[in-house]
Amino acid sequence: MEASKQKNKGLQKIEIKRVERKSARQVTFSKRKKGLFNKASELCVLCGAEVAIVIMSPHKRAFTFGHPNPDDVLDRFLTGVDAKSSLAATTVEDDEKLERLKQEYVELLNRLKEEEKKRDEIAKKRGNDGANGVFWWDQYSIDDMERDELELYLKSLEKLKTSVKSKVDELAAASQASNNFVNQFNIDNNVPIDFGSEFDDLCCLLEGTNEDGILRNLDL
Amino acid sequence: MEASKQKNKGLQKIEIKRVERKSARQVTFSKRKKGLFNKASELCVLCGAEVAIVIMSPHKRAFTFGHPNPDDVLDRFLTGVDAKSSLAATTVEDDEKLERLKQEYVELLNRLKEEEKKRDEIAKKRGNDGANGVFWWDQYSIDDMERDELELYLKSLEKLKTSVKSKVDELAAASQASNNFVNQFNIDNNVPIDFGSEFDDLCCLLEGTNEDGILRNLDL
DNA sequence: GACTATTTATAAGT
DNA sequence: TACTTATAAATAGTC
Repeated sequence: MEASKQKNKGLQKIEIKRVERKSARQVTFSKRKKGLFNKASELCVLCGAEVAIVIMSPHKRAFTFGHPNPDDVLDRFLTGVDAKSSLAATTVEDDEKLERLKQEYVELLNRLKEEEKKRDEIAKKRGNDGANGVFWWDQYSIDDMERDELELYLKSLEKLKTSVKSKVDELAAASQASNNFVNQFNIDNNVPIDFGSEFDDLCCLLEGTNEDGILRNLDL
Repeated sequence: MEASKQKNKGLQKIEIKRVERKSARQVTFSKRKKGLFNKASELCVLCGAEVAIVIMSPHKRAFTFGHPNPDDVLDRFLTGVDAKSSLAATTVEDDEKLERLKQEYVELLNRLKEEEKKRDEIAKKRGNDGANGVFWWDQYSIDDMERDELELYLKSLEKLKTSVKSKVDELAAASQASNNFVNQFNIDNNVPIDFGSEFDDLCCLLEGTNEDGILRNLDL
């Protein structure tokens, strides 16, 4: 109980030179490899970057990390298929338009939010989660906690889809009214996105969905 | 000269999600790229490993690190090991990746719960509106406080979107390389829901909606 | 680019 | 190999 509470020495400063003890070197390798991959992962998420890492261990074992995956990033790097083309800068008018759109978007999102809530309440009143009663999580042995988590997760996906759909609708309407609208959303975008077909894809994807079941099989 | 020497807030804890402010994102990218390369360098020296890193910035600018140099390591990896065997090489990493994923998933769920709670609180504050299809934003202009709330909500939604997108990306990558992510949560493979295509849908849906796409005007 | 207050990563020990 | 602990190192927010 005395002052000798300290159980170990804690992190010691080390020189950055080869670790001589083989076992210690192996441990260091594992720990730092993990740390490196983790940092790379964070970089990807935080900044929207793509990263590929190849590590050859001292014993010539290969370890790779890649986001979205190692091969794509490396391929693209090696073949140099990525030329950057910058588009024209936004005008002040564009900014104002964007501002308005943002405002509208906020309102739209909230409306959707409320509608979802209302729907949830109705669903809850039904005492069951679907008109036909049984959904996949009822048919299989998933314990309650996992089920809760999944349900929440799926709800979030559904919500996301709803939001995006409304946004797409909004954009479609807006682009109809103004031809150069699309450019506002392609700033810094090197990918030659065909926004029109993007809409088509989305429409197709969202086909047959409505406020009663954005995703039929996700109906909650 | 007194105790109020503190000049700033110091390091703040951040969530690992896309940094929304462009300038901040650029700064983070630079700092963390430097940090990553430094860590890689240390790993090489400490353990006698060889490392190659390719980073594609969000604007498709390529940065590389390599010890002894990028090309040698990559060549050796791509030729000596055969590009296709990268899958075999990533076995261990897939596990770690899944581990990280699982962790992120838990965090995501927590955020979702918070977000829902926040939503409920806001709704409660607003009273019972929506019951008749008339919502407060239909009746009133948005005052500052409401705007704050909306912004908060918007932010959380954006956060959610980013989380889900990265989640989906990683799920796709992970499930491609190794076993089904769903198994990590003890869910039967035979569920009558096409979970995979659901993810595909989301990927498609989210394509171009992140840094440069549809929801760009959400940038707060 | 520099500065700090903190968070994160991790060297040793177990 | 995994966990613990104390501490070195990285870095978010600011200027």
